[in-house]
Amino acid sequence: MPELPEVENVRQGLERIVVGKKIQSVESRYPRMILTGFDDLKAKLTHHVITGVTRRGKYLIFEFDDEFRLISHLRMEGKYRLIGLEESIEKHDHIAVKFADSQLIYADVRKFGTWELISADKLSDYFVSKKIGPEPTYEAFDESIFLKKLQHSTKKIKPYLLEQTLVAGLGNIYVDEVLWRAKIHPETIAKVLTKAKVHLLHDEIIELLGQAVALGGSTVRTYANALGKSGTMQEELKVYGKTGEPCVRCGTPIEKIKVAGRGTHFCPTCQK
DNA sequence: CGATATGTTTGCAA
DNA sequence: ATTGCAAACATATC
Repeated sequence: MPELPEVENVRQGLERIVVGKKIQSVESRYPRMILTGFDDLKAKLTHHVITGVTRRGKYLIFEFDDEFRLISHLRMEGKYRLIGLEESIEKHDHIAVKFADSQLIYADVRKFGTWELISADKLSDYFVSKKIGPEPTYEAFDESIFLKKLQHSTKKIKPYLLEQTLVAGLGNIYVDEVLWRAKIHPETIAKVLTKAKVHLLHDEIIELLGQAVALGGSTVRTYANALGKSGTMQEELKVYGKTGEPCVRCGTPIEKIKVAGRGTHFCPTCQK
C-alpha cells in the first residue's frame, strides 16, 4: 500500500492519537506477524506509555518510556485505526493495543506487514543492516554520493531506485512519476545517466516526495491515514494508472510495460 | 471463471 | 553482479 508519503501521513495521524497513551494489554489473532515474538512484545509493552511515533523510509517507529522501540512496516496493505474498547474487531484486524479508553488496531488484508520489537540502542543498526539509504531531503540526500553510486552501476534505474539503498521511500507509484518528471526511461542503465540528469533526478525525488507528503499522500486504491482521511496526491500523478491517456507534456499515449516484474508506466516520447 | 494484477521486501537460483 | 521469480496472502479485475 504505502510509500514514504503515505507512511509519513500515517505517522502524523498516529502521533496525534496515541502519544501519551498507556498500554493496558496487547492482543493478537495473527501473532506470526510479530517477528521478534508476541509473548516478548506483550510482556515488554504492557504498562508502558507511547512517547512518540517516528519514521525512517517506509518504516514506522513507536517510542516508549523504556529502552525499546517497535518497528512497524505496512508492506502492501497495513493500516492503523483507533476505535473504542467496545467496538468489534473486523476480519483482517490482527493486533489490538488496548489503552484505558480506546484501542489501536493494526489491520492488514494480505498479512504482509511486520512488527519487530528491538532495543533502542539497536535501532540505527537495524537500518544499517537493511542498507536503507538517506531520507529524501536536501539535508540528508547527498547528490555526489548518489552520482557516484549510479556511475558505476549497470542496474536499470527503476529497480535500483526501488531498492531503498540509494534513497529511502520511493515505491512503484512515485518511482514512475519521478522518472517521468526527470524524463528518464525506466530501463535506462544507471551509469549512462549524465551528471545533469542525475542532478535533476535527485532534486525531483526530493520535490515529488515532499509535495506528496504535503498533500496527504496518494489514494489510488484504499489508502487512508490513521485518522481515516485520504490524500489528494493522486490528482497530481502524471503516468501511474494513466495507461493509454495522453502524456500531459507531449500528448503521446502513456504506455505500461513490465520492468523487473513491476508494472511500469512511462511516456515513450518524453522518456528515452 | 481461471489468469493476472496489486502502493513491499526478501531470498534463492540462474 | 544483476535479474528473474517465488513467496508471504487476499481480493479485485480482465
